[in-house]
Amino acid sequence: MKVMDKWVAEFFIRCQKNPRVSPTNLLSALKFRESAGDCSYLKKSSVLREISDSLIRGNVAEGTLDLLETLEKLHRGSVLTESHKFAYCWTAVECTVRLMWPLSASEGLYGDAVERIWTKRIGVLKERGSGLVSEELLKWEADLRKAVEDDEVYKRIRESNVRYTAVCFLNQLLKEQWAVLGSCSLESVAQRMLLKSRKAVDKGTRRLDEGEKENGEDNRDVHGVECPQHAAEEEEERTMGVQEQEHEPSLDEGDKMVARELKDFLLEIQRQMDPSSTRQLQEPNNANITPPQPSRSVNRTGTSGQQQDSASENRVRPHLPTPEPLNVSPLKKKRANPAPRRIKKFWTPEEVAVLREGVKEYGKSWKEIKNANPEVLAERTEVDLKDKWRNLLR
DNA sequence: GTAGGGGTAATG
DNA sequence: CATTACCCCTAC
Repeated sequence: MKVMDKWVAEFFIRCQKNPRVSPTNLLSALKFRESAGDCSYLKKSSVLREISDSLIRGNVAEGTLDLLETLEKLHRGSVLTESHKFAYCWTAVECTVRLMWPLSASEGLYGDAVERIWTKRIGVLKERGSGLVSEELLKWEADLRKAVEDDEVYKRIRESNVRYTAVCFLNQLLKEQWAVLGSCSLESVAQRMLLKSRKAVDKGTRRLDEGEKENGEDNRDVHGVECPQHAAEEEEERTMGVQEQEHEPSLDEGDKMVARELKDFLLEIQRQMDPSSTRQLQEPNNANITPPQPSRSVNRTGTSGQQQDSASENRVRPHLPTPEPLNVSPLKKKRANPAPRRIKKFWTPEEVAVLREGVKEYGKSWKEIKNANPEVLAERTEVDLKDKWRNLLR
């Protein structure tokens, strides 16, 4: 797998707000293999994302145990965090306790669950000396086994709220692990590019001031070029810009600033580029920093006064549009430039059914309902759900 | 984020 | 014309 593929994959995997991207599908589409060398960050991102997705869907199941075990393997022998151990322990407990719906241990599937999870699965962990086998886990094992025979213990455990604790530990684990992973590669590269180009701009402008006398020629060095590299990378970063601000938990203030600037920068490019000018923008940027080259001005939008070309001509800085006048008067009705209206699409019976089920389960938490059914409700916003529900009640 | 009022455009 | 989906605004 090429480096760029990895970066893109990693980026998409980390976009937790994009329900259409499944890490599993993505990795298989990119022909990602177990043997693919040094992709541990990619694998980790993928596992974390899977855990995160299942939490969003409200699933704390045996699949989560698989993921936590995989995560342990990816740490390759380094010491596990407490939250990892606790998350595993409480998830295992939850997977068992959820089968305690009958009033007695002798009915239902509880005994099977103890066998499957605690004897087999955790038995394997014990054999290989896994760090996931904590004291807490062993205590729980004893209790849960006791509950198979002792109805009193069974009832006591049955009434405890294990799920909540499991979710808390899983969230804690995710938070820690995302923080450890830091920014994703694509973003780091973007940051480096931006910082580099900023330095270059500073240098360039300083040179401009001084260079006026010693070099009266038109063709000045193009240090100020902000180098958007590959088209592919461009594309990715443009799509990411919008989501970036919201989802990345590890962003510190500096990163946020860079992300914002990056977004402005890319939006500006998007605005300026029609398909035909795309190539022009990509090419001159191979003329990077090392050999100072004469300015090959891009000649956008037919600017005729070529006198002050140099840095400012080639750089693609965001030209902020003239601000729209504020709508001060409450009588003013129209918005400045409203987004075009979406095409009207009637609700399918499936969508309505999903909405009904959603309201039953989550109440009027439109966002939760949408998150729980990302595919079916892909084309509906939370407001749409609200409006539709209102219609249904009429 | 959500509720709710109310407007507008598409559709039958 | 009624219904439906979508939009906008304001308040909480």
